[in-house]
Parts: sequence; C-alpha cells; structure tokens
Amino acid sequence: MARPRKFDEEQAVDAALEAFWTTGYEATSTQELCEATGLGRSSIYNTFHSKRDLFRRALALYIDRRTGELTELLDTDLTIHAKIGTLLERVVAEESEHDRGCFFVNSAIELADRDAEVAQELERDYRRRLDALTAAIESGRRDGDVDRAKDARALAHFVIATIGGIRVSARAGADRAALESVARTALTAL
Amino acid sequence: MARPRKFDEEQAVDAALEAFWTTGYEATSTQELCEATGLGRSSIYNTFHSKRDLFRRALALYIDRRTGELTELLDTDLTIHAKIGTLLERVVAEESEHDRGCFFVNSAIELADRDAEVAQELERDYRRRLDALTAAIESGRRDGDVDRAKDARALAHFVIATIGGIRVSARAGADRAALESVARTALTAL
DNA sequence: CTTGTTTTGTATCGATTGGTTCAAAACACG
DNA sequence: CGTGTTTTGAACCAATCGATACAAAACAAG
Repeated sequence: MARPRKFDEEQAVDAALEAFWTTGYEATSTQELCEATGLGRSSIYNTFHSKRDLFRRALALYIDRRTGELTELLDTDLTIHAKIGTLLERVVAEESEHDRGCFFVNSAIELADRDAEVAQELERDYRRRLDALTAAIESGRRDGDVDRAKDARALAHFVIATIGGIRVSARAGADRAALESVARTALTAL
Repeated sequence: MARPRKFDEEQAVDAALEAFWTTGYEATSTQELCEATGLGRSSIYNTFHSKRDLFRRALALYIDRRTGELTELLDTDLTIHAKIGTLLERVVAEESEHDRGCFFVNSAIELADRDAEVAQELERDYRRRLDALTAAIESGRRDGDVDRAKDARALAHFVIATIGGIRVSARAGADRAALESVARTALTAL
C-alpha cells in the first residue's frame, strides 16, 4: 500500500508516558516529546494529532498497566487483609524508590478540573478499581479479618483514599517509616 | 522619600494565589497574573522579581492561613475525636464545594520533585502540622476515644494522609457520600 | 519499473512565553 | 516649589510554545 512506519506505536506512547510522568503535562514540551520518543515532529503529529491526544494515550496505557497489576493481586488466594496489606506496601515501596509519584494522581491533580475528558477517564478507572476492591472485600468476608459490620464499598473507598494519601504525603516529604506507619494504621480500620 | 505604591502587597499576593490555585503554576501565565492582580508587569517584577518568587509568596500565604485554621481548631476544648472529625468534615465540605482542590496538595504534586525550595517549604509545613496534631492527640489521650495502645505520632501521620487521600479521591471523581464514608472509616482507626 | 500512498525530515508558522528597558508620572522631603 | 527617588505603563526582547507545510524518501501493489 504505502510506506510503513519505522517505529512501534506503543513503544512511542510508553516513552511519552515517561516524559509526561516525570515532568507533568504543561511542563513537557513537544520538543522533549520528540527527544523522548526518538521521533520527528511530523511522525508524532501524524500519528497522535496533538500533544493532548498523546497525553491521553499515555494516561490510558498507564491505567491499563496499573489496573492489570491490581486485578492480578486480587486474583491470588491471599486473605483480603494480606491483599490490601501488600497493595499498600507496594505503594510505599514505589514512593520511596523514586520521586515522580503516581501518574494517575499527578494527572488528577494537574488536569482533572481543566480537562473534562481526562477527568472522565480518571473517574472511570476509579470506579473500576472500586468495584474490583469491593468484590474482593465482599468475597473475603469469610476470612474473618475484615470487620463484617462494615460496608465493603465504604472500605474500598477507604483503601483507595489511603493509597492517594500515602502518595501525597510522600510528595510532601514524609519519610518511608512514616508512610509505613500510615499503611499499618489504615489496615487497623478494616 | 519617593513615589508610594498604589497597591497593597498582600492583596496582590492573595490575587496571585487565586490564579495559581485555580490554574496551577505552569499553566498560569504572567499575563494572567497581571490581570488577576490588576497590576502592570513592571509593578509585579519590581516587587516580586519573578513568577517563581511570586508563587512562593502565594504558597507561604496559603500555608499560613491553613495552619492558622488548624491550630485554632486544635485549641478548642472538643475531644480529640471530635477535633479530627470536624477537620475531616471540613475537608470533605471544601472538596465538594469547589473543584480546584487544595493548593498545598496541588503544589506538592506539580512542583515538589522539581523545585527544591518549594519542596522544603512543604516539608516544613508538613512537620508543623504533624507536631500540632501529635501534641493534640497526646494530650487527648485521657478523653478515652483514642486507642491508647497506638502511637500518637503514627496517628497524626495517618490523619494527614487521610486528608490528602480524600482530596485526591475528590479530584478523581468520588462523590460527597464516598468522601464522607472515607472520613467515617478513618475515624474508626483512631 | 512504475504508480499510489504514506511517512519522514526540515523549515517554518504566528502566538505566546517570562522578563527587561526606559522615560514619564507621582509623591515625600527639604 | 524644586529635587531625589521610586513606581508605573507601554513598548519591546529573544526564546520557546504547539502545530503546520511541503517535498523528498520509502515502500507495497500492479
């Protein structure tokens, strides 16, 4: 038919994700996007149409990966207490290891009230995580390590908020020991 | 001595704060800063030297106000449980009323890993809030509505993280009922 | 090898960015 | 009423912004 692409599209989105993740949307220039992806301007605009569209692709890729990790964890046969415990522990470890935070949280804070489509994507993912967690908690009731008097959905909201809280605290300078104590205290509320 | 200022400096910082708060640092142009403050470029640069310096002034103003509100609340003679309850309830109410979030959280996410001085200011304020909360919890032990087996400092970290978590969840699209359930669940961990 | 279609690199677009220059205007002080 | 000092407004700066134009290059299909 015609001249074929010389690059892999998902690989380019992945590189763009790295750039947006470490620098944020506004502060990442199209020039930096070119350098990060290794593509020329034409290739980027021909494929992704605009900086904003490329960002949305990067966000979707990130969300897919993260949701994949979550469902994978929830599908193990750990107790629900252990599942949530390792979930929080992973967040603490990640925040301690680098300092670019979580791309979901970063995007929510920077763009959610300014870009309706980004906000919708974030909200959709929030609901997906909420439903997955709620189901896991519901079905984990028999484990006996979750307060049966508490609403599973409320606990799921709480777990999600705790994750966000740990991430904000990490960005505000809390050290690893502090983050770990937050995780431990949160587990107490289950 | 010389020609006097025609504007009030704190009032200008306050106007700049509004602009930075609703739009973020990068996305707020110096032109918008002029319009928000009602000042000309010369006045702004003569007084504040740079966009970044003006931002730091705005952040300091915001932090001062917020810390003032917190210490005021902690100085009441409510039980520690009630203090933290109204603290969380205020956050939920604020996040439900408008959609620009919290300037502290916004700044932490957008700038903390890119501007060392901003990070330092945020970290200092984190510690101030932590100390105030820790003291209040410690002295509220006798109320009997806080688990005496738990470390006061750990609970303080947890309260701060819960606030951040509620704010992130709000930005991600959680509704008021969800945020309230998070606050309720968190109180359970005390 | 031609033809048709797409990708790619380069050059460039107008607009906007944060910031400066400079002279006129404004006032306190003597 | 000068005089000295500062503030103010307007014009202006190079640099960068996101995005486009366009032709050469690359390849599949015939």
